[in-house]
Amino acid sequence: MISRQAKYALRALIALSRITPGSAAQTSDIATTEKIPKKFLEQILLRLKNQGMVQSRRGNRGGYALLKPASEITFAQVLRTIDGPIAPLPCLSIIAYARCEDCKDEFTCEIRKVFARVIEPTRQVLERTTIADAAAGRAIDLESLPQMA
Amino acid sequence: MISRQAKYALRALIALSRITPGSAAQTSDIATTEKIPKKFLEQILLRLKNQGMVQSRRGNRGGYALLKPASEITFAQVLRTIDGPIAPLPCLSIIAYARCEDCKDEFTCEIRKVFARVIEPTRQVLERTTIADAAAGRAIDLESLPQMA
DNA sequence: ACTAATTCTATAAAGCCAGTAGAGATTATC
DNA sequence: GATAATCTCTACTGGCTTTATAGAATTAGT
Repeated sequence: MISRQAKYALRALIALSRITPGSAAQTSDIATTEKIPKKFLEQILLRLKNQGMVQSRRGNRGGYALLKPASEITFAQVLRTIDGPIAPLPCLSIIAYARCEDCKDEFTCEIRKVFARVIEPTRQVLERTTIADAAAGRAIDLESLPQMA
Repeated sequence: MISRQAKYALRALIALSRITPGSAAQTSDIATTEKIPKKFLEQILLRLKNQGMVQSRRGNRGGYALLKPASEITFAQVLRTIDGPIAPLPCLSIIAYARCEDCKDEFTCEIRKVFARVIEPTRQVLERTTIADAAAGRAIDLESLPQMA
């Protein structure tokens, strides 16, 4: 399960990608239209700002706007910023690799092998899907449907 | 990230799958060989017992044994028992479906679409891989390697 | 019946997550 | 400059999860 914060962050970024370039959206507007608790959303946007994904203008008529094109913000980036590693095991993480202290040999660990297979397609989707894709409704890739049968 | 409990549960089940049929393994033995805190392992085995995956014999010379063949215990079953839903969003869960209260329309939700694509291959691996596969080192399926390139 | 071994039950400590509260800083507008 | 709107920052709370511990209940063997 991804955290609620991560889901809110994705929704907020999609909302920001839809405002006219040059303008800014305010926390309270996003909170209302996306049904996100306002004070909670403030914290989330702040984290996104500190990560360099969005920029802000303070004061009256301030607000938030994307700092990068929506097509360059991937789901993986957002999830890693908010929830931390995407990998199911520390020994499979890219951004926070850690050896399992209780594991005899990482390269023969059968549990690791199984989850290595699990995480690989997940990463492919999350690294390739951007906020722009989601905003445009391009989330489903028809080429991938056949394997679902 | 899966919980430590889930990883320990998988390792314990693999260990149990390796003892001679009819006999039982004791918590302390598994704890030692698998480097799992003993008292913590007791709770995990108890949960697996209440789920009907293993059976126990109490008292002196007691212990645990698998209740079902290792080839019929999937990774997905274990993860659901210990960690709960595998799905990244409540609205994509099989065992604990819940509508997102803050979601306008589930079937057009772009975030849901992306994660639907993410969870599908994950489920395929976890539902098809069994404790017996892991114990035998059959965790990697060679047919799946080409798509990793 | 006693003892040692073992599972089982209940509870505790620490940390994480979701959400709330409020004071302070910055800006546009009048 | 005063005011109102907005972002920024810190702290806090309640509930849940994770990890772990202490002790009660049960059993085999003598």
